[in-house]
Amino acid sequence: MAKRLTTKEKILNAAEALFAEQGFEQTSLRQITAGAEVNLASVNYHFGSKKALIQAVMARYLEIFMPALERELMALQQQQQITTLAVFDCFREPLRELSAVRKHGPTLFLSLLGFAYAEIQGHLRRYTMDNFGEVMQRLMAVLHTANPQLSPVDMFWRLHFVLGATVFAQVSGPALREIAAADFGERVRADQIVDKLIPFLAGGMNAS
Amino acid sequence: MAKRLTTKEKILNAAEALFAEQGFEQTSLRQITAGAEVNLASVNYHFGSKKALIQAVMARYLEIFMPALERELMALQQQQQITTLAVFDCFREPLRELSAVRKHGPTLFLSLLGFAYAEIQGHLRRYTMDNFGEVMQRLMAVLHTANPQLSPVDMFWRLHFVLGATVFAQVSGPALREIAAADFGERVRADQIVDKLIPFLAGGMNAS
DNA sequence: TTTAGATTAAAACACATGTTTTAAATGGAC
DNA sequence: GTCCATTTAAAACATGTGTTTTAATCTAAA
Repeated sequence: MAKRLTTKEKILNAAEALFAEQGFEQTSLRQITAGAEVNLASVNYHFGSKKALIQAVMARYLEIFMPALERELMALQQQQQITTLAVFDCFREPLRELSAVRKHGPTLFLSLLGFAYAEIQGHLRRYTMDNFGEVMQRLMAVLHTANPQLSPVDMFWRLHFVLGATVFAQVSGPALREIAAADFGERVRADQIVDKLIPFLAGGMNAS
Repeated sequence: MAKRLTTKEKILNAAEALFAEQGFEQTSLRQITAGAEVNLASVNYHFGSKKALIQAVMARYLEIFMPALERELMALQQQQQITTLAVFDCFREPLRELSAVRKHGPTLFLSLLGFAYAEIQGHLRRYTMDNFGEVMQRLMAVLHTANPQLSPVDMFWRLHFVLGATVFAQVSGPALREIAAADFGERVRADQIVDKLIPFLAGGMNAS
């Protein structure tokens, strides 16, 4: 099968790979068009601007991930007992489903999300909040159920610490995996970082 | 008193303020020299390059912070019982001492460190490891004493999660403080973020 | 086949960056 | 006061960026 890719798709694929590796600002349109083997101007023709391209790259994943996450959270809300760990586990399946859009979708998506928050703080945060505010609210609500002893403002802070650890783990992921392999002889697959991360996050969230 | 500042100092002061606010790459030499009320070329005259200026800005703090941290860690190693929380508390006093070099030294330093890791990953990590490798090793050793049940490689990962949460908290600090004030009516001073952070980090480190 | 619109190609544009160069000014040492 | 090295000033330089323009090409309907 393997139907020939359109220019637009070629750009999206090349862009997301470079973005996930180097970040958004560090990646130039010339790198992208070279990787995609298309003309430089076609980016602005098809997407209008670099910023719009970035959003298009993110949208491909967010449109799948966010509804899936909401689904998981709603299912969890039906449960009697809700633990912090269970809340974070809600992220596993939605991440897994991103494999459908692309081979290494889960890893790519997390890296992109990491750079998005690290670099253009306002830009994407607003985009995310605007389009998926309900999911975020539901996440906060579920976390509050799991941790009723935590004041809303304290949970707000901890949730962002969680975000920070996640983001950083993904962005630095490749380098850290290399060091871990060299110094400890442990080869960790990219998607296994999440397994190490989630207990840590839950522990931090539960801290007194 | 207030002796007149030399050009070199004016550049350093203006640079660190802008770096801490916007990051390194986002800050241009023209912004810096304008803020310092100094000629553009003087940066390259006094420091050689932008990269060297960045290192000079960091060095002013690292040269104070790292020995102080080592001192605290050594003192802790004398203790009988070593908890994870106690390890992280070792960072408090060295941070506080940075007030000597500059008014808001602690906050500035943490922001700078955050951007340093977020942006030019290799560059500063190598610089830090080269010059202060022993302190890092001691930190790892102390943390292992506090958490003997954790394998070295798992601790390696968690330590970097810790770093990520810290870095992110500092870089996004201003924005988050604003949101917290608007949504929860809680005004948090910049230096108080550390108070919220440390329990979270210890909790994550201790997680089973 | 022809033709009109969509797409691609190539070049140029406008701008911002770090750096270098060249000249002027400054400030102690003699 | 003179002179020389240090420092500052102003301009130019080289390069990389996102974007726009203009022309060529392709594609699909008439």
